[in-house]
Formats: sequence, C-alpha cells, structure tokens
Amino acid sequence: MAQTLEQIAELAGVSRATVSRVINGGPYIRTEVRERVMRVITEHNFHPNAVARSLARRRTNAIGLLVPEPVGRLFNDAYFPPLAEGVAAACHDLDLYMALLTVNEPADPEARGHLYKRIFTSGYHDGIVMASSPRSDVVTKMMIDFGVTFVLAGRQLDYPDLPCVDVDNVGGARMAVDHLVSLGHSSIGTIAGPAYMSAGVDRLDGFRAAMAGHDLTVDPAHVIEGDFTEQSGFAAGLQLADNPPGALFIASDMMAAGAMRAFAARGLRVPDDVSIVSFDGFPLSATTHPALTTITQPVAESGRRAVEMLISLIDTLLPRGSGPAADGENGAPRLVLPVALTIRESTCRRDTHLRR
Amino acid sequence: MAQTLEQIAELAGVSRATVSRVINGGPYIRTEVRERVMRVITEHNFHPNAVARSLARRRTNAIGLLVPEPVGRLFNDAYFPPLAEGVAAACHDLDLYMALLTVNEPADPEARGHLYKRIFTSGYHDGIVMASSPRSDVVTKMMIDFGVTFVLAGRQLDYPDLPCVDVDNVGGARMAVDHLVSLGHSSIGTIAGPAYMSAGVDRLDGFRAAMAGHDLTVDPAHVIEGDFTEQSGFAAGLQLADNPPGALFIASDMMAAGAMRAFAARGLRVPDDVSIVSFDGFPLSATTHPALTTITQPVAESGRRAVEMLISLIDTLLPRGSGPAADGENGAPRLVLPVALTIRESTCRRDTHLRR
DNA sequence: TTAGATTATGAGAGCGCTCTCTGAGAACGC
DNA sequence: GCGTTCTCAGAGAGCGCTCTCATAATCTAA
Repeated sequence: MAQTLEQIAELAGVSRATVSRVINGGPYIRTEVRERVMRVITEHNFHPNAVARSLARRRTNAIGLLVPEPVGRLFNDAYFPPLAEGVAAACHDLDLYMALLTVNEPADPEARGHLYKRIFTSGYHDGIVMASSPRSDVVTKMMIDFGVTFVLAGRQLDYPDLPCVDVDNVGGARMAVDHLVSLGHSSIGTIAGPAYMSAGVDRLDGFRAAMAGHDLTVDPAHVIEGDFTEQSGFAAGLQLADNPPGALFIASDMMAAGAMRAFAARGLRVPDDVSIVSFDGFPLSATTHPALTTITQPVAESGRRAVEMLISLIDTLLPRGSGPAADGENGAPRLVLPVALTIRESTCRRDTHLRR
Repeated sequence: MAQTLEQIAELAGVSRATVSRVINGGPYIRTEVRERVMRVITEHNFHPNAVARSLARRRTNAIGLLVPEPVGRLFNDAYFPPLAEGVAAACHDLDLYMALLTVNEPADPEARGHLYKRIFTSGYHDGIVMASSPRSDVVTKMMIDFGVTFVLAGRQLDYPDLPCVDVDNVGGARMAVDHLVSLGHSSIGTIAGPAYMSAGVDRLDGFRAAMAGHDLTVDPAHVIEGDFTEQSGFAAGLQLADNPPGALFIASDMMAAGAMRAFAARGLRVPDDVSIVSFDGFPLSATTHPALTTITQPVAESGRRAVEMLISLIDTLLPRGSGPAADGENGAPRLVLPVALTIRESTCRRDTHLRR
C-alpha cells in the first residue's frame, strides 16, 4: 500500500524509470518487461503518490470549483447544482480531479480573504472555475493578483475582459420579446434582474433592444428592477398589478413565480390577463401554475465548457507560473452559449383576452 | 509570484533553510534576519509551493468531505448543508484545507468505483470525513482496502467498528417517548426510519426500549417503517389515519411533515387528535403547521467533531502509511453527541382531547 | 562487415520544500 | 583562560516522482 516506485522497480528487477514508463504508458518497452512490472504493481496494489507526481510534473490535474457564497446558501440555489454537475461530468471525462471549494462566511472580511488566499496560493489546483455571483468581484481581483488561472461561469461586470463562458442573455431576452410580439402583444413590460449582475443588465439590454427593434415603446412604469429572488418578483408583481402590461418578460423563473403569486393575490390571471415569459428554465419553471414559458439556459453545459476552456488555458500556459495568467495577449477566450425558448402555459395570444 | 524558497533566500542573502525557518516560525533567528527575510517575502508576494511542502512533510493539511451521493441530490438534502458547514468551520479553525468531494453518478458502478479509487489513492488528502448514506457501505469498504484514514459522520451498520461521530439516536427516541408519556399519553406509535440505516434502527430500538421502560405495549399496527422521506411519511400517515394512536414518534422531520399532510387530508388534527414528536430539528420543523416538537440533533457539531477526530487519528498515525489506518488496536474512536428535545406545537396533554 | 538508424533501459538531475546535522560565535561559569 | 552551553545559520540529504540524456542492444541498408 505504501510503497514507492523505487520499491516496485526493485521487486520487478528494473529501474525506477522503467516502472514510470509502464505506468504512464511510455514507448519502447518490451511486452515481457511491461507485463512483469504490471504484475508486481497489481500484486502490491501500488498507486503512485500523486503529490510527488504533481511536484515533478508541475501539474496537479486537479481543478477547483469555487462559489463565493457561504456553504449554506449554495444549497438553496437552482443555478449551482447543475453547474456543479456539468463541471463534475467534464472532469470525469477529462480524467481530472475536481474539488468543490467552499468558503463559509467568517464574520470579518479579513478572515474570508485569508481563506481565499489559501485556496489561491495552495498550488493544489491547476486552475479554478468560478461561478460568478454578486460578491465574486473581490474574489476575481484576488485571483488576478495571485496569478491564478481561472474561467468564470457568467460574465463579470467589472472585469469585462476575463476568460468566461456565458449564456446568450441578450439573445434570450430578444427571443422572449419576439415570442410575445408574435402572439400579438405590444404592451410589454419587464421585471429585470439587478443592475450589479451581468445577467441582470444583459437581459434588460436585450429586452430594450428587442422592443426598439419592433418599434415598440416601453412604459417606464412597466420596468421594475428585482434581484432574481421570489420575494423581489412578488414585490414587483404587486407594483405592476394596478396597471399591468399585457405581457411581461421576467428575468428569472423565481421572480416570475413571485410575480404570479402577487397577480393571483390581486385576481389577475396568467396568461389570460398577463402573458409571462421568464428566464432560466430551471425545474421550478415546469411546476408553477401555470407552467412558465421561459428562456432555458444550458447551465450544466456552461460547467462543461468552462472546464474545457480552463484546461486549454492551462495547456497554453504550460510553463506554468510564467507571468500573469488568464490575460492572453490576443484577448481572453469567451464563449456565449445559446439559449432556447421553452413554450408552456404562461403565454397566449393577445386577441384571446380582449378584456383589456 | 512564481519564485522559490531558493530565490527568496538569495535575495535576502541567507540560506534556503533560514527562509524556511522564518516562514514556519522556527526558533533561533535573529530578529534582524527575520525581518529582512519577511520584507523580501512580502515584497515579492511569495507563497511557498504547497505541493512541494506536502511532499517533504508527508502531510497535505487538506481533508476531503465525501458524500457518496450524486451532486444533484446532495443539494436537496437537509442534513448535508449543516454538516458541510460544521466541517468547513472546523477546517478553518484548524487551518486545514477542505475539499468537498462529489461523485456524480456514472451509469455503471465500475466507473463510479474508478472515481472513488482516484480520490482514495490521490494522496491529496490526509484524511476523509464521510457522511454516511444508504450507499456508503461500498465506499467504506474501499476506504478500508485503500488504507485511507477516515471518520464517518453517522454510524455504519455493516461496519460497526469504525471511527465515527454519531448522535444519540437511541437516547433521542427515549426523550421523545418520555415527553409523550409525561403528557399523559400511553397509546404511542411510531413511523420508523429504514432498517438499512443506523439512524433508522437506533431510533426504533430507542423507541421500543423506552416504551418497555414505561411498561407500555406498542400495537404492531402502530409501527410503520418509512425511509425518512416526506412521501413515505405521507403513506404511513394514510395507513395510520384509520385507527390512529394518541401520539406518534416519527423518526424524521420530513416524514412528520408527510404524515401531517396525510392526517390533514383525513381530517385528523395535530396535536388535538394525534400528538407528534419528530426527529432531526431541521429548519423545516419550525415552519410546518403546527410547528413540530422534535428531537434536535447537532449536525454542524457532528461535522466539527468529525474533523477533530480525523486530525487526531492522523496525528497518531503520524509516520503515515504504516499499516492499515483507522483500525487502532485499542478500538476505533467513537463519539455520540447528545440531542435535545425542542418543544413546539405538535404535542399536547392527553387529557385536553378527551374525544378519543 | 560497418556505419547508421531504431528500440529498449538505466543513470541521474531535478521539482520546491523540510529537517537533521554540523559548526561558528557569543555568553557563561569556575 | 578554557571548557561548556546557548544561539544562530548553512549544508545537504531526502520526499517520490518525471524526464532528459547516455548507453546498450538489435535491426536495417549499403
């Protein structure tokens, strides 16, 4: 169990180098020798020490998935699980070791910084995939400062020029508006995401651009900013209920659920009185009443792609630690994944509800 | 950023050993020298390479938290988040690096075994804390075979003699029965956990022992086995509703929620018709209607203690890799944490509802 | 047959740290 | 004045692996 290459070599009557070759599939080995070595290895249940290997190779073959949120919150999230699943799947395919890096919330930011610092300077990971979140900007700065190789899942507002894989938030918003327009709607409002998150601003930008593209004006009273949560959707719904638009693009499933709760409380029917297209396509969106027409984003796919991007970044930076990472001279790689319209029950034709 | 001890030593005009001493707080260094070295270190933002250090020390100062469940399921669990939080907190206190090890579910068990194998042979962790789960027995076997140092959170039925930190399931069940008896109940039934999990059998054993201790008989029709889920609680509740006992000990909050749903559907009131004491004390238990009287288990504390136990195990095994770990000759360490009765609204005196 | 390529293996120098051992000076006791 | 004990710092041998280079053995081609 606790042997070394050296010992295996001796037992097999060869040199350390030969055992290494056998293990790593090197060329130029007589099959007779290879088999003999293999036999000794399996007999002794030998596994090379990964730490030593990492030191020699200057590569750990491990990546970290970092979510700058306290452990607890992370589990009550709809976005993170599929992302983690995607990352895990990609790691499995690429024969990588993945560690979920969680940082629980020590009271003072100093201690938190210390925690991140340890993660970034540990050298245990070849790179990091970070799920962007409201508080990820500080962390992003640290990663840059520490020269960590990383990829962001979701664009970072304050650092627009970093390697990331994003989803087509602008295009998704446009698809939502197009769908609504195709149903005959012209009075369309939105409950937007927060202005401090790229998904928030992009979806709003996309909405406005699409409306303009259709020569439709948007009533300022029909544009309300939420923060992606159910509660903020509920509040926004309440605010809109007095003078609702005929249709609404709501920037997250959660907010849509909240808004529908508010509408129900005020006797407004969806889709009869208000058509709704939301964004995310999380499982939740299929179980609301009515089920949400939504823009589905490929979250697990984002995770997969982020890992692939990270690995290619690491590979090009091969002589590791040479200069600041993730700042390629020909621009940081960026990937924008397509989203899709999922039509369900929260939208209907304008002319089927002539009441308004 | 990418320097070595050697380079720092040269810049500071000392030897590598001296720099190492400064970093690791070694004795016998003139303050003048120490300060000079420190200055160079901070000036160059130097951080020793953790991989090299791990190799030299034969210690990584990293532990893994392993949950043998697919990533997705892990997030829909009430037990895991606080456990992770406790482990993370302990790691923070002990200056340990923690990685959450997730294993997503490849179709064939062979591939899954391969994944675990990689984790266990990686050498990236000094030890592992594993949250026991229905499927953890195979994994336990692997850890033993691979000589991994580990601690279980929750006892493992098939391997009773392993280091673990458990909660007092038996005592908790007794407390539940005592409470019910003190309220004047004598017709007490139970919805038990699954027979394949230690928490299931222990809570049932505790229940039976407590009943016997009070010279109370239990009607076999009032003992139903569930699997800790809401659904199984609902099913059991339906089954009991025709001829319900005056009180019920339900082995998990989730099952209690399910049973209450069933009772409500059948017009039975809690606590007026049936008093209920559940087990777990998860946040859920405070938000049901009525709020549950429950046996609260210290999950985060389990996580903390598991880490502490793991570290002491690792420390005693110091000349690492010498013989099978976790099998101390004087028995594996075991810790049983106390639970507490949390009285809320789902229990009341027997005599306040003379109707039955 | 002999030079030259090809195949197969070993020697040994790292990777970046830790830690023991050794030794030089300074302080101290008698 | 001379051992003895501290205090301080460097030399150097690892930790367990990888990988280049040198070398030996075998196989061509002329």
